[in-house]
Amino acid sequence: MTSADDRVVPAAARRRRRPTKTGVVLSEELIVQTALRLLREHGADALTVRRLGLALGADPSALYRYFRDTDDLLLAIADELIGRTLRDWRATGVWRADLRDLGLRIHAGALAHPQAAVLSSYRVTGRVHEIEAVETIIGVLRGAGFPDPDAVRIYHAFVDQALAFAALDAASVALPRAAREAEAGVWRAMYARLPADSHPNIAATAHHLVRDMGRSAYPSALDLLLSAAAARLAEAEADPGASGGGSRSPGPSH
Amino acid sequence: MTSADDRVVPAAARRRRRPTKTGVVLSEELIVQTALRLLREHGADALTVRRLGLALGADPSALYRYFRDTDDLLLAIADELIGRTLRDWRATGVWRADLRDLGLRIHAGALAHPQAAVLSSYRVTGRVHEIEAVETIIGVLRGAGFPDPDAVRIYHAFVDQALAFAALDAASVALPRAAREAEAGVWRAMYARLPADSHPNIAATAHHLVRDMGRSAYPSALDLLLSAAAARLAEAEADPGASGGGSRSPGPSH
DNA sequence: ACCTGAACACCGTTCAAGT
DNA sequence: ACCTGAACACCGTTCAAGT
Repeated sequence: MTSADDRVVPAAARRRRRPTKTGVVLSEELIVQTALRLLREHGADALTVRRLGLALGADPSALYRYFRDTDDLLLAIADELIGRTLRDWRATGVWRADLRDLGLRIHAGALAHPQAAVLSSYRVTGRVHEIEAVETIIGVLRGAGFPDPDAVRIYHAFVDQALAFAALDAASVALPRAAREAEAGVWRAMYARLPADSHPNIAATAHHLVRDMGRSAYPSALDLLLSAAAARLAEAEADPGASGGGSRSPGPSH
Repeated sequence: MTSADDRVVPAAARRRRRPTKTGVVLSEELIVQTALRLLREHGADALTVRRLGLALGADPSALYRYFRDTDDLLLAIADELIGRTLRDWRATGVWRADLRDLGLRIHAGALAHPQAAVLSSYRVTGRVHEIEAVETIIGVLRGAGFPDPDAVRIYHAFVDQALAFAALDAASVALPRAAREAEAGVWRAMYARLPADSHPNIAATAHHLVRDMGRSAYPSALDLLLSAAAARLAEAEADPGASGGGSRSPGPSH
C-alpha cells in the first residue's frame, strides 16, 4: 500500500502511447520535468493542472492517466529533487564532513527549486531516490561507529532538520515578491527601531539581528547538531554498553 | 513599510461599523478566531474567503476591509498562534530548561493547530506577539551569559529550528487522511522489507526506523542543539575574549 | 489504450451600487 | 463608512465520447 503502488498505471504496463494533438508523447518523466520548469519560471502559483497541460501541449485531463491527482505528481517531483541533489555525491569516509556536505546539499538543492521544495520537502515518497538517500545516510552513521539506536535517532534528527530548514528557507525565497520584501523590511524597519526601555534585549542586539536574520540559520544549526553528535559518539565509544546494544557495522553502501 | 502599516484600515481608525445582514459586527479579532475554527474543524482547504464569509455571516468581499488579501489574514493568524503559545509562559531562570520548554511549546502549539501552522509558521509577522517572543528568547540567552553575537546566532538557530520542525510536523498532521496513512504505511510496508543485500543499512536498522520515524525528531534535535550551545557557553566563559565582544547583560524581560 | 472537451463545483479579488 | 452582489478570470477533477 505504498504510494508507488497506487499509481494509476504502472509505468512498465503502459504502451501504445498516442501523441497528443500537438504531437507530444507524454510520459511521467516529461511531465515532472515540465512541472519543475513551470515552477522555476513562473512560481508556485503556475503549477496548475491546466497550465501544465498547456505547457505540455496536451489536454489537462490527460495528465490523470499518469498521476492519480496533483498530490501524486508532487511526490514524483519530490523524489526527482532528492535524486538530483544526491546524483553525484560520494562519501569521503569522514563521517562528520560527509554529513555536513549532505546536509548542505539537501538545503542548497531545495533553494535551487524553492517553489518545488516548499511544496514537497515534507513528504515521504517511498520512491527510489528517497530510499537511496536513507540507505546512504544511515550507512555514514553506522560506518562512523554509532550504535544502531543512536544511528537511527541521529539519522532522523539530521534528515528532518535538513528537510525542515530546506522547506523553511525555500518558503521565504518562494514568497511573492511583495511579501518577501515586506519580511526583509520588518527587521530593519521595526526590530532595529524598538526602544531600549521596552525591549532591552532586542535593542542591545539589533545590529547583530539585522545582519543575521537575512541569512539562513541552517549552517549554524547543522554544526550544532553535528557537534552534539560527535560528543555523543565519544561517550558511546568510551562506554560501549551504555546505549543499549546494536552492532558496529559496514560502511556507507554508496 | 511593515506589514502592519500596510493594513487597509488601521484598527484604531475604524468606527461606525454596521452589522452585516445576519447581525454580526465584524472585527479583525472575530475574523481571525473564526478562521482558526474553520481550519481546526474542516482542514486547510476550508480556509477560503468565501467559506470564511459564510461562517461569519457576511459577504466574502466584506473581509477585504479588514485584510488586504488572504496573505495579510495569514500573518494575523500566525501572530495569534504565537501569542497563544507564549501567553502563560514564565522564565525559571535556568536557561537550558527555559529554552527547552519554549521550543517544545512552540512545537506543541503548532501541532494543536496544524492546518494554521503549516500555512503560517514560516512567516515573519512583525506583529506584537512575535516581537515579545523575540525579546523573551534573546533575553534568556543573554541572561545565561552568552556574548551578544553568540546569543543572536543561537537565537536564530533555535527559533528557526523550532519553527521549521513545527511546520514539518504540522504538515504531516495536516495531510489529507489518505496521504497521511500512505506515508505511515511506507515505513512499514516498504522500508521494513528491503533486502539486506541491496540495502544493508536500512535492513539492519529497520525495526528502529519503524519505531522512530512515526514520532517527531524535534525533541532529539532540540536536545542536540542545546547540548552544543551549552558546550559553546562553557568555552566562552573559559575564554571570554575569543568570541568577539558583546556585553553580559540583563535577564529575560518577561 | 489513450487523449479530448464539456461539465461541475468551486476559487480570490474588484468595483459599482446600495444603505 | 461599511456591506453587498454581480462579475471576471481562474481552479481540480470526472466522464462520456472520440480515435
